[in-house]
Amino acid sequence: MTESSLNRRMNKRERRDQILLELRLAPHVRVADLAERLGVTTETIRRDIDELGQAGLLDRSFGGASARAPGTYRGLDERSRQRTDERRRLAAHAAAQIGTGTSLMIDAGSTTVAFARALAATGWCATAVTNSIPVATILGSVAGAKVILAPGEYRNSEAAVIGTETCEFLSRFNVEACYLGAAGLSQTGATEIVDGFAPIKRTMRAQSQSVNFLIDSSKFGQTHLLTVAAPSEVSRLFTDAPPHKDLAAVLRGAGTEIFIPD
Amino acid sequence: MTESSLNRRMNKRERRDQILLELRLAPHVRVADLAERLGVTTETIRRDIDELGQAGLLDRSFGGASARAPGTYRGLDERSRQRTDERRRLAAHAAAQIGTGTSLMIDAGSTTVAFARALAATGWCATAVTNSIPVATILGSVAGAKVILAPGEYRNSEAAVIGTETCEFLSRFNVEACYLGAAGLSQTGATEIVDGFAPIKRTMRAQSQSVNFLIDSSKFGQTHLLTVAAPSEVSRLFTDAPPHKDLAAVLRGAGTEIFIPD
DNA sequence: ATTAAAATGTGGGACTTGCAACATTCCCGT
DNA sequence: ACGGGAATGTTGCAAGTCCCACATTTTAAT
Repeated sequence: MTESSLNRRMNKRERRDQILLELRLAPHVRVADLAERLGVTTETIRRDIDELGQAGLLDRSFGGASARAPGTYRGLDERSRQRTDERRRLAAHAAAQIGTGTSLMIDAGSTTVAFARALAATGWCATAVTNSIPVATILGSVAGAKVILAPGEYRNSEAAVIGTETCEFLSRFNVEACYLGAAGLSQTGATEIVDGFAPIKRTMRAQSQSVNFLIDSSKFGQTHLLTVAAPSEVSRLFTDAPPHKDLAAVLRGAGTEIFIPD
Repeated sequence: MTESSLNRRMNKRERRDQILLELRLAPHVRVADLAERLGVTTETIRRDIDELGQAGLLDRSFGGASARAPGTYRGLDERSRQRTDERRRLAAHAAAQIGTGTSLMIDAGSTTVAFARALAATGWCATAVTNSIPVATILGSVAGAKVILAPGEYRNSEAAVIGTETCEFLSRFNVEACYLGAAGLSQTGATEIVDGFAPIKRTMRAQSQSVNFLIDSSKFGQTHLLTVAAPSEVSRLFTDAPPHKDLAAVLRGAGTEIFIPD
């Protein structure tokens, strides 16, 4: 404590590095504390965390700053962030239809995290296999539930593991249903933008009797680089608004059931 | 927004579960946000996080609450909690001696989490294999580091995965050093109390050229049910105070190096 | 050395939060 | 239905924080 105040003044760069370092050790720091410890005014600290926040390296909050949640994409634009309500509704709708005892695979992504939360709230208990850290921790807190986490290389930006190890491990399990997210849904089918996720989603799909996608309507019509599942490979789609008629026709032709919360 | 306010009011239990759930996803939540989202007054939320904080399930902070630092999950008793300084010092000492490029295995536990934090601060970058979620997330945030997470059944109380899958996976890797914690260190060697962790520690030990234990001095003289490593199997011991002469003699005879920070 | 730009400090008014005392509502057993 | 206790809401005030405009200091280039 005294140590820092005795040291020569830090420059802007050092100070901001220090702030980020503190945030790695504690999930939340206060402006007043930092100001005292670094020997500068609260205004300076405020300006620092302002810019760090704009750079996406932390989250501002009244009186301080908190570490970015693992799993929040670096550039989560405003539109995506405002879709949380839709996601929560469709996730709850999907979770409500799952019987206790159903074994599941769940992949990584903000929609599937919402799904895991909804599932935890229903009192579901059975076995789930996932490659997502948040999904594992959420379902792991449910009494009676068994959560199996896949191995792989840890990706901080997505809070999940990926890689060939992951796929190989997943293919040893056979489950009744999988619940997957996707970056886009078009007549091509479900597509993904993040390299590394697509093989995992494909593997999960292959190991499941029922293939369920959780995709909010803002993703309709988008086609990304990597195909995860053709329309005929999607058993059920949970979303928040009906797809446009072209897409709806394709899905109907492929035998996909569509679920939309009231 | 509308969704929550339209829902029937949650009771106290549900609300607090919800708060804890939110804290799993974001490291920090604000009182005002929670109040609006859960449809109650800020005072109620304040009372909730007050009690949850006293129960040790979260940390209060001005304007909100933050998740407990990772690794402090289970009911950490008072004595252990007050050992954090010692642990941090011995962990930092151990981390300082690791060269960049050294491949590691790290097991789960509060001491090894402290070690991971210290390691992250040194700018180490290489490959680490672990079964601990907090260790993976901490090291995963270091640029250039590669973290491989082992599979297994997720244990919420320890924030780690365990099981035969875990051991089997670990035995496919060969690393230069492993860093392990233990519940006790006596003339019998390092022993563990939590069933399920011992096999993992043994496997990590078997796959490593150098076997390093991080054990604070309060564990000296304790022998628990499961043996992890005999004294001769411990290459190096990092601790915060010299062991008693009987234990010291055994370790010296076994060729164990002992490191104590100044 | 001079000067301009960037960084930081200062002060005041508006806003947010914390806290405590008190009022109200909800819940549960009789 | 009734009563009592727990849970929650309301209010007012003290304290902390934010933000803005402006003053001062530091930094770097000429």
